[in-house]
Amino acid sequence: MSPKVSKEHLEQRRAKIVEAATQVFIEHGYERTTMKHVMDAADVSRGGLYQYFSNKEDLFEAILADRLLIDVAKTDQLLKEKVESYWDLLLSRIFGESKEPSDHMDPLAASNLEFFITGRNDQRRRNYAQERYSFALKLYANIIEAGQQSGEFSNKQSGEMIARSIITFIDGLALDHAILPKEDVKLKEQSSLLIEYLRLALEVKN
Amino acid sequence: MSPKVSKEHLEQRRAKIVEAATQVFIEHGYERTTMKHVMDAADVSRGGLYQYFSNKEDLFEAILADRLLIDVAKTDQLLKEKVESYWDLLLSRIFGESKEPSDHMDPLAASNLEFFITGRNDQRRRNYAQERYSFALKLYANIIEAGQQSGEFSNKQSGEMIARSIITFIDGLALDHAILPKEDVKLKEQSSLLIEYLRLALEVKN
DNA sequence: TATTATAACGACATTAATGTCGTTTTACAA
DNA sequence: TTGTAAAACGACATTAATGTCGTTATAATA
Repeated sequence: MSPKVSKEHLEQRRAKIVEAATQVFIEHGYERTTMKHVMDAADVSRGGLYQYFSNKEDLFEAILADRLLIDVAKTDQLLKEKVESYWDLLLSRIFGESKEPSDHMDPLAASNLEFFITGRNDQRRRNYAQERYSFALKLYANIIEAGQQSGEFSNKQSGEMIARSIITFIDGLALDHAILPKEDVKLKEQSSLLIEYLRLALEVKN
Repeated sequence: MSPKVSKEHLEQRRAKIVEAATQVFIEHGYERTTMKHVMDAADVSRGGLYQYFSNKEDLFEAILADRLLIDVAKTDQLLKEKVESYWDLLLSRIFGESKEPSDHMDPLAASNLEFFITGRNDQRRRNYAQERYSFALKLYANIIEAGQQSGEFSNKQSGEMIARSIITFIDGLALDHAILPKEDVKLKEQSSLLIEYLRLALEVKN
């Protein structure tokens, strides 16, 4: 039963497909992307592609899973490095290492929204969405609630609700970013408003 | 049922199609809806349907246009009735007549997002989206800026940016509402948070 | 009542994407 | 080398939706 090709080879090929597919999804979006697009981009035949992924959904979920892993690793890193202040931790979580608002948006974000919104009538897809939401929620809520425990943040507002509102706002930004010209979204400025709001709601000194 | 015209019959038939199509879009979403669905729901033949709308996009845009008209009428009504305070006006604009957060969401909202997000690579669709965004922006910004002029609102923050952030947040709510269970979106509570934020940002007395 | 313009119909050709399967190729073990 | 398991291939059958067009039915008109 020994395989005819090495495990590395299989993983390399899979990785190549995933990488190519990611680019395709970024370019065409989830719905418009076809397996043919991926075949061409990854330079693989139809049969070859289906050997690794049984359909577009399977492929996209693989991409999501890969990226979630990376994200989790980064978060762990974050938690190990920064404990100076929960405020800084929160900003790092929202904006990444720089802790500063920027005009950058994950290029796959739009396809992501598309994936979940067009699949909203599918129970499986809904469950998946909720899982990811809960995960993100916990991430934010944990930081905020810890900050409230420590006295760094006010607890006038429920930490969980603030966490939810952060997610809502970021989702709104991703959505608008996907559709509208940069001049309208004003990603950076709106992110600053978000910070301003959090400062007020959590009564952060600094 | 009604050959060789009579303007009323034509309009009635068109209206029937639009109404049926609206229900279909609500049920299946924009992408999954097919002309066959609409034919069945409106009890009209393929040829009959295409006599009124040349494709799904055309049909959906007709629905959007119809609804925009209604919305504009309501807004005009609002402006003529309420000028007591800009704060009330703003709340009416956001939440409707009740001026109160609720758990209700336009049932077509999800298809709407879908329409724009899946069509984001089409220039025509983008232009359309931007037009509607500008329209909504102006609506909010006008109220806020008038309130700032009158001294009712603080002008520490740019009225336009606050207007943009309102839209962003509402878009985020619509998106999350489309995908997640009610228990996670907590529409009403999050809307209350939005009010709280606006109160702070605009330094509303009351 | 007869005429006629055209709304409504539905069969059909077209297009496009999907997933399968029999065949070919190839990497590895023997 | 050589034999072989299975990776990779690509043709193909299938499915599904689209928009068109020739035909049919009928409301308005004279």
